[in-house]
Amino acid sequence: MSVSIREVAAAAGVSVGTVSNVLNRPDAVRPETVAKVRAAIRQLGYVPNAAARQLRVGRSGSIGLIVLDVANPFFTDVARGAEREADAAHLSVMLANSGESVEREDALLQQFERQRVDGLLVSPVGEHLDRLRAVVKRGLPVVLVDRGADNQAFPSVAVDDARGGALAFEHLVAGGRKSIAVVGGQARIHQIAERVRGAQQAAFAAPGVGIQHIATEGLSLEDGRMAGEALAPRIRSGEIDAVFAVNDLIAIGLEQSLLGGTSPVSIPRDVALVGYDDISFASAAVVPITSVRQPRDEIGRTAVKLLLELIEDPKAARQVVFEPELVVRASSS
Amino acid sequence: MSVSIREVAAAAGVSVGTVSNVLNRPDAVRPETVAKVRAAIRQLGYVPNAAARQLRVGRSGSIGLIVLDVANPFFTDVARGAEREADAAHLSVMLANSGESVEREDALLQQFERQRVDGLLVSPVGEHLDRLRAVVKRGLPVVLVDRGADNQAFPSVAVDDARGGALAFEHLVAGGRKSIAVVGGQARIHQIAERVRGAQQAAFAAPGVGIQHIATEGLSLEDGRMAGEALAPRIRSGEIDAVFAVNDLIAIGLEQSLLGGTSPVSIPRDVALVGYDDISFASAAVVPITSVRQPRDEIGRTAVKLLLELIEDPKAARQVVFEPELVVRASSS
DNA sequence: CGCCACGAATGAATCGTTTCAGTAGTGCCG
DNA sequence: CGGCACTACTGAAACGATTCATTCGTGGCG
Repeated sequence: MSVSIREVAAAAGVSVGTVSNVLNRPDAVRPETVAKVRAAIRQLGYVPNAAARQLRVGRSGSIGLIVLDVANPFFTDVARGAEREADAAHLSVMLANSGESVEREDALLQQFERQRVDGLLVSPVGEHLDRLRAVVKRGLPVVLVDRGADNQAFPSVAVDDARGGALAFEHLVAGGRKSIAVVGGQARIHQIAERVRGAQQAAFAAPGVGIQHIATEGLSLEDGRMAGEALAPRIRSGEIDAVFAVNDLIAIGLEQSLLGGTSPVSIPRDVALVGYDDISFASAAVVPITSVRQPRDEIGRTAVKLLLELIEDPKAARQVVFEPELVVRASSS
Repeated sequence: MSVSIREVAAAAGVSVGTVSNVLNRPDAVRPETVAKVRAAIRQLGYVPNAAARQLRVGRSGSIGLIVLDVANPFFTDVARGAEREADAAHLSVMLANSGESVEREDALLQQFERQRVDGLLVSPVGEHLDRLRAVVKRGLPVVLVDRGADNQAFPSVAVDDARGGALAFEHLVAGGRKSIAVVGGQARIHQIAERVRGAQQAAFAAPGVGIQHIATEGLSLEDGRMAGEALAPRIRSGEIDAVFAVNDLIAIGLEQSLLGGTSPVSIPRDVALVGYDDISFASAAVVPITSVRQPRDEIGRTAVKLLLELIEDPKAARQVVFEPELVVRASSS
């Protein structure tokens, strides 16, 4: 089909070993020979076959990254960070999307394992880590991304989501709010559950402050709008004076439906609002939204660093937890 | 390092050929033998080596998809469509991001070519198609995505952006608007330039209607906000009564700054607004935004179909152009 | 002049699969 | 009972690179 190293060697009048040397250690070859070989390569349009190389050298020079949702800015930023760090180590990152489906995650895991990637970064779906454990047992280095220290078996890099939830809650309390709704559900997503838990713990420590959890079906804009409609009357009546939305999409949807209704609610006068993730739309909203920021880029970079350590030394399992940071904007002050 | 088919064969007491048959055509093997081999596979934790397989069979079973921006919902939807269609043909899609950088695009092109992907879907950066032409000449099937018929050399699937621009403009004219600003710049991005051109052509056909082009630095929310601030006084004075934003991010930013200012402008009373792309945020804005929709999913699916045709028959170069569709919402009526 | 050292190039072995021509075994039929 | 057809399995060749022990040439030195 395509040109092989053998044909290049013939065209340049050298052996295959020499062509290989030109490609991989040019300074071990006489300059004139290098030139001759390069000319043949160009003339024939030779492109090395990565599969053959990988088969021989045993490494693929790439790592896999499985995220829950490519459309989520959080993960694309993590991916960007990972890519930058991997570039420096001459590794390429293969980005794949599980779409929060266990089946797709399994399929991707298998695909990457067959591909013999040098390591794997995974933001796992749900709590089913058995498949991952099996992969690790076969000797493939795996680092968990955006997934916390509860799984001591795995090296991981995560953000302290419970702390983030607490930060948001405490900020609302410090602003004098007395009755706070936590909006956004889906206990099956670990990160979200942690945020809610953190808020609830903070509530224990704040006597006289009421907290209630309002579940939503998903985590989208639309879910936020629907929650907003349900909440509006209770805000007007003074029953609720603050909302902590477990992600920014919900916060934005909520804000839109509160501001856009027939009898609008004022933010932050009638109700204070805090979101989570600090996506770019949060700061650009009509009333800019206070949010909890995660060091996305840093998460990606650190994940790759941990993976490199792990490839170097399979026992080097570290767990890194980043601190979230509250970014205060107009929606809560 | 890892378990090979040879060791599986030894453990099961059969030949390597038989193990291979169990994996690839199980019905050519006696059921008891299949069971024996499967047991050995499970017990040893054997995972086939994709590189070795690929080397032997010549095909990789995967196609590459290079997009301009993974963070852009348009491309993630296209990718999803491509993935679905590829799944049906038992191909896997490797998603990669050029980030609108020519250098990254080149690097990815090379990587995919070395990987011997069975085909390539590319949304090319700028007008530099020479590298791509070289790739095609070496026999790799390539389909252009979101890039029009101006490059007859390539099979492609695109949306008629000029038509989309005209649709938006004509809609504003039909609504009685007389002085229309086209907001959003960057002639170097082909698709954007086409939208502007389409609007300008429509303006020729509409005597008595004024058009002006207002460039922006980028295509982000922030660029839209800045444009909004600059435009607000000219809208209040009646100098401008409609805006066509070349993408939804700009439209949303514009709307936010117009609605949120100290002396707000009413949409659509003072100014009608049309965006482009119909991203989910457009319909969810405070005043839902009229926008031009592209059949994103369909684009991805069709691109893969064209690619499959091209793999089948290298001369089967087709060019598909989809019609954009105007979605009318409150911002313009 | 002979020998050695050293730089440059060679080419066979190897990686883990698939494929396919060939072998073995079994049952049936004339 | 010999031959045939058929199924199930075998094992070596091939894919395209890298690697490394070996060979070749040249120049320097004693």
